[in-house]
Amino acid sequence: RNYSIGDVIARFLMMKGKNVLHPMGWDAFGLPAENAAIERGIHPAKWTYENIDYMRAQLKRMGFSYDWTREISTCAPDYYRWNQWIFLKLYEKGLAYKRLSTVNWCPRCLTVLANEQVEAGLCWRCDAMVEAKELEQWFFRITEYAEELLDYTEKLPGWPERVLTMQRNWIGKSVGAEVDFPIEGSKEAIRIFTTRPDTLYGVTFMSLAPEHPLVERITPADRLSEVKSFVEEVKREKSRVGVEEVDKLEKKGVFTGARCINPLDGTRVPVYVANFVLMGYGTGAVMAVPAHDQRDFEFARAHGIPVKVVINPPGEKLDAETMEAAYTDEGVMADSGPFSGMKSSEGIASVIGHMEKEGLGKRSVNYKLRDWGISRQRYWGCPIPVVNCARCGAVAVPCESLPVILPENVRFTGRGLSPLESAEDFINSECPKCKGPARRETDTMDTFVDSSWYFLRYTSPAEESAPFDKHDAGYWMPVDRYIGGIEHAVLHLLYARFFTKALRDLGLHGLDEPFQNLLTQGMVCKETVKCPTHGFLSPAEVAPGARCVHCGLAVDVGAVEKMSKSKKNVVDPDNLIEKYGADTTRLFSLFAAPPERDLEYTAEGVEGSYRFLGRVWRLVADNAELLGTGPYDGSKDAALEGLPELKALHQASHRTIDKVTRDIGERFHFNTAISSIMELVNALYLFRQKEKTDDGLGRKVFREAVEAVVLLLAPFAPHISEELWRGLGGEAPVYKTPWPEADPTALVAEEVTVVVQINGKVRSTVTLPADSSEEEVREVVLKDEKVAEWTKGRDVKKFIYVPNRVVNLVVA
RNA sequence: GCCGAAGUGGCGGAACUGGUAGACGCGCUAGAUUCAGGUUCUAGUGGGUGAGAGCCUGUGGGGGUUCGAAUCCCCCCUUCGGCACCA
Repeated sequence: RNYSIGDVIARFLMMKGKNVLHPMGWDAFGLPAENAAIERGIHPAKWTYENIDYMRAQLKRMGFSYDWTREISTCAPDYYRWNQWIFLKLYEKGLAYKRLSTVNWCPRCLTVLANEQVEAGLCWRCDAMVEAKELEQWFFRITEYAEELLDYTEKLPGWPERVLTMQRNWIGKSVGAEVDFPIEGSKEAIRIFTTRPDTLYGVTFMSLAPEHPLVERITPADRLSEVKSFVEEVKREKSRVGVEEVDKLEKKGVFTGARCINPLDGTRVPVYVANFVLMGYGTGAVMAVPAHDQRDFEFARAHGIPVKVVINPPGEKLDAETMEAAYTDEGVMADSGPFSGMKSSEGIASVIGHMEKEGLGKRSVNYKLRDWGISRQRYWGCPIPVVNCARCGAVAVPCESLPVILPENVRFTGRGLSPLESAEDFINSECPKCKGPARRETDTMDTFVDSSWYFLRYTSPAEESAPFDKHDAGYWMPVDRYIGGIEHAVLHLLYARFFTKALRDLGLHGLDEPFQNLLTQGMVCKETVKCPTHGFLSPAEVAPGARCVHCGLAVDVGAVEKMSKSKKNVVDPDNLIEKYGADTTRLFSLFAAPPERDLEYTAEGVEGSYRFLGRVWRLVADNAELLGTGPYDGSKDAALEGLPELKALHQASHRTIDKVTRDIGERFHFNTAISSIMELVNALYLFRQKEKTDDGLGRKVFREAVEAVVLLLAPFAPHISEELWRGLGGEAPVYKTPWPEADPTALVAEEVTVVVQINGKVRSTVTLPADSSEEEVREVVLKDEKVAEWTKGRDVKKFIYVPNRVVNLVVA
């Protein structure tokens, strides 16, 4: 479906005379190939290249118009060497760096797990409890571009709103202030971030994340064991349930024994460690204002901490003792020193200004966006071009030495850090700096790196001196139409945007954004069939009478769900192509729903598309003798005057051309484009039956319409169109034939049907010459029998005329 | 909880900027073709009522704006998607 959508656009634009770059390539590194190696003993390279061959053959059978001379594979050294080259350039600019970070570790398999391999906190293969393990890992500094990535979400009108919203949420910008709370009896201070500086006078306690580095340092000796055991308890909970379920945990905390000072008014407040404070956001410390934050409120009530009201709703006064929930809206500041009486919305800026003047704090911006961890302890990926030298540390491989080739002779045991650990020749290396012995980095890159710039490579896939040719990239880019699933709304599309900007700043091209227009197509779904004892069944496992072939029990026809192997509701295009041909397969996937919606596969729907193509075929095959003459040339004479049926067909042809052109080119609503072609075909069948087409003019008008059908259908069903086009005497391949143009004079109707409403209800219609004046319309309408009946004995108070469309009479 | 998208016949879905709701397809019902079934061709098909022309009603629910609302505004309900202790 994805590729059928793209092919319609490509073929349409080719026929419109555009120079179209319609490429195909393989994002071929990644975990599935490695799992196949572990489970089935096939080398990932072999497995991958076999799959590529299979899929390439299938795409060719579907008749997609790819430029195969531009085919690329991300797992080929001549592609991934440029991944490595880009990595080195980012490293030079400080946009790639290394630091300690946690990975998922299975203590039984002794291996690192990808997030997708952790199911509810357990190893997907052995169900052991996954642990956190600290490793040195490489990161890309995407946060450097947070502001620009956010700004440009306002400058992408060709993107769906929901995708932009998801990206904005992901970047998660919030504006506020950073404030230091000095710790009593210590030189240290707790730095907090807050979006509500207007509530600073209401702080009654402080909470730290369990991982906060100050926790152990500020806790007095007599409380240390209690605090430590709390921290351990929280860490255990997090590893058990997985991050996504942390919010369901009860809010818990423990007093450290330390106190800190509110720099604004000098109050002493107790410092707690709390399980709901995240080390990964802000500073890992939160100033707690129970009166105006619900979370803090609940915690304060549970721990007997005072509540201090500093914002009152307009015209009201809250009571700290009796209030039952935090007041989080705007209001009037109270009990806030010089700011009392000020509107809270104005207080935010005022308090920040005051703190900056006094050196107590400053304006600050926070993002939820994290830097992008790209290290994977995996084999089937692009090697990170770095060696680790005992003397010099991590040293970049010089650009001239690229590519660092992924070795083939490794063992796949499913254990240990990475299969690359077993490749001695690969690991043992020399430090480029000191020439001493060094150990090659065994981590490979996240496959999202591979897919973050491939679209640029398509513009010059054979370039050997750079990732891509600057001139070619300038000619083709940005991508006019990018088509993909909604699952890429954040990660892939954000990484690709980041790469585009980073490569721009490296001077490789002059582009701000990679994708001008984005089409997110829906999923293909199909009903599932379930047996009470044998689970999901494929259609072949269902016996007549809706019974399971294995046990004979009645099956349950379940919900319509995304096609997936595990649910056994997948339809292989190969089988459809064999039974119905590629054109039917394509047509069905384009007709049954607009591209962005989910599509339900039904056998009946496929039959419908097949039937339609048969109808088109017979239209030409059964009327060969009528189609022998050339088409009607309507622009030169008025030969159709007085022949309403011929004229109607001529106009229908041009209206269809106009509609289909706009539906494909402007709206990407292929389902309605196809339905318009169907309407024209239906009209031709009726015309053929009712009209004498054996006179010269009739034949010409008939032929004109048939030619339109064949050409308009070409982007959707290229094979049958090609065949029919040849049959009609067309010479060039149909995809090189100019797209038909609607004759504007044929689009203009001479007569229009005007709807007559009385008090807003349709009561009659009148047929009039187009563009009649209001006076002319009024005259005809008032003479209309039905109108006369409805207005008899009543006053026409108002006469509204919308030209060529509707008349509304208000009568009383 | 927050953000986003969407609710239209038996089903998938049309309806461009507010102007004949249900195009097109599936399914169903008739008729023609056929020994018969399938295929193919033709006609009909939102609901109610009526012999009929027609009339009433109808786009998740309630209110509003308007000569006129599937479309715009407010409130509510449902479904889907994303994010989620974000300080």
